[in-house]
Amino acid sequence: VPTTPARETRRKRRARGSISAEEILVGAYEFAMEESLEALSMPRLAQRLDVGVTSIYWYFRSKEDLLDTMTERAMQEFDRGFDIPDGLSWDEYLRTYFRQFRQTFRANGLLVDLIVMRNATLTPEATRIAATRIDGVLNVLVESGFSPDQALCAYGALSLFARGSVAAERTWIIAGRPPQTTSSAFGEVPGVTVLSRLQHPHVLAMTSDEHFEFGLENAIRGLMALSREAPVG
Amino acid sequence: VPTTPARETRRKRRARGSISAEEILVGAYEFAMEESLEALSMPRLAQRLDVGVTSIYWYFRSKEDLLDTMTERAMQEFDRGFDIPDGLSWDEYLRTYFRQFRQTFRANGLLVDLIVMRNATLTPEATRIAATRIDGVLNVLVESGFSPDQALCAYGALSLFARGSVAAERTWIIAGRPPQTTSSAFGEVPGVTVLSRLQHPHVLAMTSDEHFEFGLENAIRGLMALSREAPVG
DNA sequence: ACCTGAACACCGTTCAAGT
DNA sequence: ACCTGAACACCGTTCAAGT
Repeated sequence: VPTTPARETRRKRRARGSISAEEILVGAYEFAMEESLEALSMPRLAQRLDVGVTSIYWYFRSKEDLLDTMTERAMQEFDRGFDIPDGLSWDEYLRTYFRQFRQTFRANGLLVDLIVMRNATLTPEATRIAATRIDGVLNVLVESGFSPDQALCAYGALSLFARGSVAAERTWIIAGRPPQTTSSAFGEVPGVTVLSRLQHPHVLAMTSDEHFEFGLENAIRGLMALSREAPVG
Repeated sequence: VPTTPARETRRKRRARGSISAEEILVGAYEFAMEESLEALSMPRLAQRLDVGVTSIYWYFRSKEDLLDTMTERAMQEFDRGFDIPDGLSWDEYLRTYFRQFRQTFRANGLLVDLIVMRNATLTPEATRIAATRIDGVLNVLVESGFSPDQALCAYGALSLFARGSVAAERTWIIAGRPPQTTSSAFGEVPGVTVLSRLQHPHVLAMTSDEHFEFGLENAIRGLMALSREAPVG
């Protein structure tokens, strides 16, 4: 039996209580921020934390469980991305809210990966945070004369649009390819009549500021027309 | 050396030319249709095709390459989901188009997985199909007086909304959990004022027919108002 | 030219210990 | 009660053959 360590020195066994769920969670979150969510694996996380791989399973039943908890943290961070002044009209409120919605996601891809792209089970706490935030938006709309059901439908339409925009953009970023434009992609397609007559090239994913602002403004214009049809209290 | 096969009989070696890229592609597509895209792995596919795993790599450089080709096939199938009558006004055209857009995806989850959810590199052929279809929609809008750039922005807004709706719904289906409603999820959240006053429970993901129709109709209403602002040629 | 198994470097997770 | 390595059943992919 050789006394000299044959390979690299083995990590010392850690003391009881020297790891915590919080420490693992923070480590996982930081890892995903620095590298990517895709790169996050249980062995790599254990290595970073200087812990045996299996120790993580004492605190989290599965990787999915860990990701769900990370999503809760992401939801808290996302929520902090909003700062909306008082006294805005409902349409200005919606503009501000959904611009911040998009900007917060764009500034932190991990939030998109966890909140938008993943099949997440929201924890009760994550649900509470989202519900409270959404309810705030609905309140503004209801005070302006929309019914609660109309307000939720309006929120849903804008939210799905904004999430779709953010997810599509993220998809291109993850793929790591240069963003294709209408001119580069459609320039060669025969039979195309309109796509070749654009004033300027458009990002193919239709996730540019111009496209986002158009979709946002258009939805708000639709809501204005709706509130005129069924006049406000 | 034992002559009796120790374990199960080994598959006979296949003849040269007895596999083709097309056969692999069809096998992979059928596998994903029957099981799921998630369940599709190279070993499982090889087993189904009765081929050595590595043989697949003669025809496809990587799994990603195979998936890209599957996406092209999915795009063809998606394209066949459209059947739009002549002579519709632009707003009726958009309603019909995006309802069929959503319905085709809803009827075949694999199309969502490949076209919407995946970070796909569209093959030139897939790009051609999509460009031709989109150009058809843009033509209708341009003939009704929208500028090419407006038309593309309008298409983008509706497309991102519809894709967002379809993706969100798919997420719940894949997760295999019962669709949560506003009443089940938000009933217990303190401080919520509007969400508790809805006329009826809403699907939490906001992907119901009611929500989709609201978003679609609202966007079209917005476009109508826009065409009134900058009057049609 | 085409098909193949063995092998490699990874996963997530379980289990039977160690302390 | 908490931490651990060995082991298992999977991946996608490469390589050096076979025919």
